[in-house]
Amino acid sequence: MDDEFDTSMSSTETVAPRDDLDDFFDEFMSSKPIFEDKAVLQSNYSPEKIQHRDEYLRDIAKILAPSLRSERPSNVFIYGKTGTGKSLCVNHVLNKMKNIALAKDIPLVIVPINCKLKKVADTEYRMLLEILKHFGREKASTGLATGELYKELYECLDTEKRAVLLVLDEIDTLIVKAGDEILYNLTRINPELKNAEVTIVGITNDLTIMDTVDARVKSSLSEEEIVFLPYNAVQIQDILHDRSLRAFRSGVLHEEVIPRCAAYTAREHGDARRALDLLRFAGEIAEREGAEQVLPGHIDNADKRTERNRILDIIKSQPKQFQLVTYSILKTSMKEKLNLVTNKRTEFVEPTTTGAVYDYYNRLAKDLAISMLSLRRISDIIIELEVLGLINFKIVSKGRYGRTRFITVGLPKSLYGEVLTILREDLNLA
DNA sequence: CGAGATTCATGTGAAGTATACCTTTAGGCTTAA
DNA sequence: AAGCCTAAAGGTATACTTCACATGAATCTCGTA
Repeated sequence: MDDEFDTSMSSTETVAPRDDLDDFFDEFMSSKPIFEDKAVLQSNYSPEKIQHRDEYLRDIAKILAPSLRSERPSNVFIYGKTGTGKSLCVNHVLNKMKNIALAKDIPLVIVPINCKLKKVADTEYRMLLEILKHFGREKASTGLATGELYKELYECLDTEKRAVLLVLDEIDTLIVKAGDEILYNLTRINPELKNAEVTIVGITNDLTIMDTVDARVKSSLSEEEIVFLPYNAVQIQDILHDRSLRAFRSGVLHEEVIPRCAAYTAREHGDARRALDLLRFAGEIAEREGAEQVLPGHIDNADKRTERNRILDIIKSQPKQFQLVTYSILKTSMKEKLNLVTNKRTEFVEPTTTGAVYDYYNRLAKDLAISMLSLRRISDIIIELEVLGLINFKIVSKGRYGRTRFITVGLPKSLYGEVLTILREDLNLA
């Protein structure tokens, strides 16, 4: 794409009727489209028929159904790794229930909240704001006492007799960031209310998260538990096949594509979302190349690029200080070895330590005239970077020589150069 | 030689500070009766 | 007099700092065999 732009920009004839761009569009328009309906592969698409999850769907429905009779259902906690269809199933059931409630005039309110969205619901305060927003009560994004918000919440929940389903998606991030106090408070809402009854549906992909919360919260929150097992390779293939029928024009998929796609996904665990993303991306690549068919090679290509994009997105979206720390970690963990025989330098990476990172960071910050954060803060930032999956570390005691974190970079080596370049650009490094 | 004390480098919790942002309140000004 | 705007005052969450104490194995020290 860049090439086309370059040539068209540099050509001095602005009136030239034809250039490379025209050719590109000609070719684009004349080639047969790959997709029939790309939205089918998008992650927010919800098919009317969910495959291989019948049992879970029934379980969820069984547990939540009482709310249609104005009885309070048990709180539910749903575990399962990413892409196992948790949110999909819950949404599916809730939609059905919403329709029934609407048709029969049953007072049922569903409040879906995604706790993972940064700056939306990843702290107690912001989450309360989100819930209130659902009831049409916008409040200030800061400045109020948390107690005030709770009071407001009680009030607007209790205005009429109804069942409220509070769906907390990706609740683990909330617990990690904001602690279990919110959950404790939420579980104790009911006794305070006269009319409404609240049921909490927690969805998490961290199977161990409940070990870290208070026992009282744990017992009241997970009155019912459902564990979603990952899809196996056959099921993934089924799903891909089903969706591809509607997403792609018939015949454009090479027969090897879906098995290949499923194989890549099985490498991790049965993450259906990734599988669909991969398939869609492979289709886009094929389309861009003007290929007639999506070939297994396109899947290979897509796999490389999705991982890359994910990481680069994370890095780009970090605040300056975080980028600076990331850069320092990368730099301090990269070493050069001079081979005395061949006189060649070879680069290699080895774990770095908090102290080394902090030294490097300090020098860098001074050079860039960016305010320097304390070691204490850097230590916390390092932990946050680990949560993001950019790095790994373990605490190691080196006896006489103190205790520190051994930090390793959790990125594929092939991305190091690119990541460094991006960071340098973002940070205006020479 | 081995048990216990020391040491280092930094982990970690608690409390305090700075900042950004919000509401409330009081005063002043405008407008309509 | 009522309505509206503005600035000041008061309050909170968040990111960060400061202080103080905790950790844990390599190393040191010193009594003892």
